[in-house]
Amino acid sequence: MNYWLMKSEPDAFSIDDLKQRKHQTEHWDGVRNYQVRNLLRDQIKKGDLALFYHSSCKVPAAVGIVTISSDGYPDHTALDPESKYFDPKSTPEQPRWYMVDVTYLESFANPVTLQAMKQRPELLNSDFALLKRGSRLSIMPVSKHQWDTILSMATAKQV
DNA sequence: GCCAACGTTGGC
DNA sequence: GCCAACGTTGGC
Repeated sequence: MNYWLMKSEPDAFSIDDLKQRKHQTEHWDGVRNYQVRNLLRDQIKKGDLALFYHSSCKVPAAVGIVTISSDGYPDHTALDPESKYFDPKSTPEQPRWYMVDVTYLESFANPVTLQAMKQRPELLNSDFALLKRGSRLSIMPVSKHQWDTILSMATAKQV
């Protein structure tokens, strides 16, 4: 079982949007980056957990947890000419893009801001992809230790 | 809105 | 296969 971090722009899809669809699976589709595609296809598995992270917003932060509720499977939006994610180079026989399903698990009482993470040496010095310069992947791995650290920050009393 | 750090595209 | 031009991401 592995841990991940998934970015979403809250203006487009926030943790509250997800929360309202509690117990329903959401398709995490539209990924059009090969590195992330490989994660979706090969490494992210049903039962894994992921931090839900708000990016491109006023206070970038990990705001909750989602459960990965399916293994990776072909992203059908790539085959749909009506979709904004349509990719003519993807075919049913040779799907180019993959997706997973996620379900809402919880929202953090105290969102863990990017700024707060940067102040934690055990995150800063642990090869955490989110804190690496120029890291723009929309999904990235989180180690068990990084995961535990972030969760402890999410539940700790704010100072 | 700016801009650094990428990834992608396409001419050669 | 190289690389310049262009597009995108995302923090600030």
